Amino acid sequence: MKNIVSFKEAKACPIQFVLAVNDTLNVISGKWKLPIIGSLLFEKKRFSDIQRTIGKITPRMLSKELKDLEMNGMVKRTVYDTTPITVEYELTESGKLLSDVLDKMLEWGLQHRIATLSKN
Amino acid sequence: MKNIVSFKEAKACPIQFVLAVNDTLNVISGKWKLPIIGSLLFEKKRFSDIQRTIGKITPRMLSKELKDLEMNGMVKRTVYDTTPITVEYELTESGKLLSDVLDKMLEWGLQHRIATLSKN
DNA sequence: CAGCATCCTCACCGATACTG
DNA sequence: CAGTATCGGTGAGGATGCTG
Repeated sequence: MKNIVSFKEAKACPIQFVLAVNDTLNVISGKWKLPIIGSLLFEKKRFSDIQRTIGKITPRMLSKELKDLEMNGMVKRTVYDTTPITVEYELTESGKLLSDVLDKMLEWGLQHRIATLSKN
Repeated sequence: MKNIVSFKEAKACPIQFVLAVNDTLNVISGKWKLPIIGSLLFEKKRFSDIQRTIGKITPRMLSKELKDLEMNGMVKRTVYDTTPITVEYELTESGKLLSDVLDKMLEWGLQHRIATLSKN
């Protein structure tokens, strides 16, 4: 059940479109959002696992970004009452669906690189 | 001729993917890139036309962002030697192809809004 | 018309140290 | 282990005025 919401069909660019796209953009922009989402795309992970797979992120940043992603409904946080406690992070359904968007961005990024290289 | 570059097929998230997606992200992030691209998606425009359709952007910002987009191969700038001079901006082929990405972002943004609203 | 030059502010992010 | 607290730098972006 596809709706008629697309730039190509609209033949114009209403502000609501820009706003909706901007919502998506805000969810994934910033220095660490993408690496974090990437590290969670295929498996749930604990705080320090994410930190390790990403590499040079500080706990302050990781904490902040995860809180952000959780607030935006991208990530689900689960606390296990072990000693010491462990916390698992996983993408929500919406979060997983982001891979569709990322795929398109990947595709465009590669095509654009080729397109601009051929002009030199 | 589709290539096997997609997160879903890869079943993992290589850094090159993150980098390529990041390239795309850099092209469209910032406060004004989206409004500018939106205003050029369906017709070429002059500097002050863009400024007028966007509304509250300062010439300093518009100038800077357009220069940026031009450097990234998103926008073509043409100077006409009238008096006073007029300058036209239009999207390149790559720039126009961005609508595919924006459509996906629009789609996801709308679905995400619905998904999160239903959880309240 | 299509910008450039200056000055200024604030959010983003890093480094480091500490805690339940 | 999973964070919080504090300090400090830097760059994106705004305001205003001027120019070829």
